[in-house]
Amino acid sequence: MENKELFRLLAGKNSLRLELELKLNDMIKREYYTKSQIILKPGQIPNRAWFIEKGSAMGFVFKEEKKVPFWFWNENDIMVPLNSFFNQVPSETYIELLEPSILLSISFEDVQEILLGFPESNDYVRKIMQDYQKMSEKRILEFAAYTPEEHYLHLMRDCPAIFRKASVESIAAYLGISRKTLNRIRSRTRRF
Amino acid sequence: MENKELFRLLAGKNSLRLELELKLNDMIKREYYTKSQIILKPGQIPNRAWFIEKGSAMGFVFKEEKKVPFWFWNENDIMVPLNSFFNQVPSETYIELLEPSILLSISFEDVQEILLGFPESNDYVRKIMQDYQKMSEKRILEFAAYTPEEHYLHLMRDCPAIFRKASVESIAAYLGISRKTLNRIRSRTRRF
DNA sequence: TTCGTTTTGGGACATTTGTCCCTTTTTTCC
DNA sequence: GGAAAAAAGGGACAAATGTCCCAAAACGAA
Repeated sequence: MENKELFRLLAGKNSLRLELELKLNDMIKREYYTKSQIILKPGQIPNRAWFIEKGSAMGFVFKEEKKVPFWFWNENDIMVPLNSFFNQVPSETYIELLEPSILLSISFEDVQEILLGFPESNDYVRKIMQDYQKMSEKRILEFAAYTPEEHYLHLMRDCPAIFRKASVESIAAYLGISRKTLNRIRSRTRRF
Repeated sequence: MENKELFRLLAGKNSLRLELELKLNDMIKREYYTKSQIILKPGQIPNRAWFIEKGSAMGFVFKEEKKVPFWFWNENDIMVPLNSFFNQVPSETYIELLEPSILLSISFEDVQEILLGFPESNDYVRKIMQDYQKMSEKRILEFAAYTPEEHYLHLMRDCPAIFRKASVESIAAYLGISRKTLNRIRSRTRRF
């Protein structure tokens, strides 16, 4: 069955209604991208919501000529710039693929059609937003309540995949510290 | 008209349908609280979503015997612990009022009833979540991309009300820095 | 009001982090 | 495969932040 992983993610332990699955199968587009492709830029209005079937991506902004990543997405993640997609306003951030990737996507218009035609889909969208919110709050607490070293170790535990895909520079900026500090932490915590 | 500010916030530039307004007026409870009252504790399932008609509040956790605030709410803010309220799972955080406050609130069951009976209310809930998400991402970027001083100055600009309501200790913890550092920043940036 | 408690601001010093380098290693692209 | 470019790790020093204080100010309950 196509798009199996995505549907499982949307419906949780239940399944999607068959009509909805069929409809979505018609709407969903599968596209192949190469490493380092930029799929969203500031000023663009994102007209599709993505799901990463294979690969990974990073959301970032520029601060004084430097990329500051604020989000990483991995395989099986739903990737939606919530504000700019749902309000159809220009993005303020970039999204860049970290490796060759396969993305599923659905257009804004199709999402609207689904929301109108399938009332339960409102719950699915709400669930997606809650998950983002939960991760954001966790992230904020990591910044506010933990030392850089704790923050790093938590990221390492919760999301080890990142470390095989993003540069040390990016991870340091994501943690809000300098590359030097991240190097220090890594040599300090390396266990042989 | 009762609950005017809340309705304006929900509907944006349009108005709520009259039927919905009447229904909400029936459901909404107005309650008076004193300073420092704790209205949500870890372990509790929040059964109401709040709107601050008057007053302010702070969400926090404890880290090593110290309060770490992760969110401040002010007058005319919708105050909902998104994850624990909508999934009806135990909260992991505290919410404490910073001053004598008047809160409007609606129960989880009533929200469900509204969502079923008034399809457009799904948009209102989505809007609330988007606003939270937008603020969270802003917050994350403040941590990742700005120095403590910049972070402080932005907070000062965007939310000066906080400084009249929360302690220096709380604001420092909210910014992820020590009280000493916040004091240094303040004396450095004070302009006479 | 008054006394006890809490909060605030700042000094001294230790620790951590950042900046600026340079060298080595890894990656990228003909 | 090999040259050029990019990324990583770490040394030396400067800058910042944190911890532990204490005294002054503000607050709060009787």
